[in-house]
Amino acid sequence: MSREHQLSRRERQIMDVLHEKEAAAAAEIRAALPDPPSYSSVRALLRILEDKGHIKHRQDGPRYVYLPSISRETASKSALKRLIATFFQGSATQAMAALLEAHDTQLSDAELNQLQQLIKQAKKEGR
Amino acid sequence: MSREHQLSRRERQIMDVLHEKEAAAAAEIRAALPDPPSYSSVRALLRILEDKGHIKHRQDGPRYVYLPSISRETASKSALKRLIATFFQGSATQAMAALLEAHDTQLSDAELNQLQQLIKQAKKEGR
DNA sequence: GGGGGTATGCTAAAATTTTAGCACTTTCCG
DNA sequence: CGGAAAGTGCTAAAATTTTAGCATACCCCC
Repeated sequence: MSREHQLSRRERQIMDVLHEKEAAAAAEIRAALPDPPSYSSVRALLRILEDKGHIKHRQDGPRYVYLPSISRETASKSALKRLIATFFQGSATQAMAALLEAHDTQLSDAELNQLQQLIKQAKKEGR
Repeated sequence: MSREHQLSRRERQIMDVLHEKEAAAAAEIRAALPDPPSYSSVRALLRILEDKGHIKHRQDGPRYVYLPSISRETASKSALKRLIATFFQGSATQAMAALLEAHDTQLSDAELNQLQQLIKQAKKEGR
């Protein structure tokens, strides 16, 4: 079960930034936060997130670069699953339908073709 | 811009429950919460959420039934959009690909056919 | 009608989260 | 070199969130 929803507001905001960017230094994270707190505050949060095991850091020249401790792929799957459970009664199909219908999705023909390929393949693999 | 990520932890948990159930009474919401607090606490949170405009309530016989103030459809679109921005660089196609690939998605042939139909239609409509 | 069960509203305390200040170290560059 | 700039860690206060207690109203039905 994803612990995502156990995170506090700021923690979650930071995780979002890190998943989006894959990795970022404290200053960059701060800049990406809504209503950014002081640099110091961001660093405190980062320490907390690291203590809890949600992120890790690497030394990158003079500074730390933080990154989620699970891959974007893993995190995205679990986020998708949760979203689908919450809004689409667990039906991935319904979710995809919603995506296709959304105005602002703006899928190009090439993308639609690509999706058709993927579906064909899924059929073949008998998912 | 979705305010979802401005919600506190409990507030978000409650919103999730309500989106999933569409509507629920306080006791039912409490039962669905992870690590449920007292009934009283749940009700305090509901009052706060209502004050902030995220939910509303109807009288249902002897009790209140709470429901999100925006439709599931609207909320789901905005949640999808956010998720796609966070994990898939804004590409809905990539998100759908991830869904198709996920093991546990378990799409039936019928569902895959349905998706093919939807894609055809999208093409026709020149999205 | 009256008592038990189940609601709601309000309030204030407890717990957590969020914040910034400060001391210290490292890096950068004139 | 040497001082400014930028980084880190720690800590404690401020702010918010979360919690439960209590007073009160309503409904059911014996």
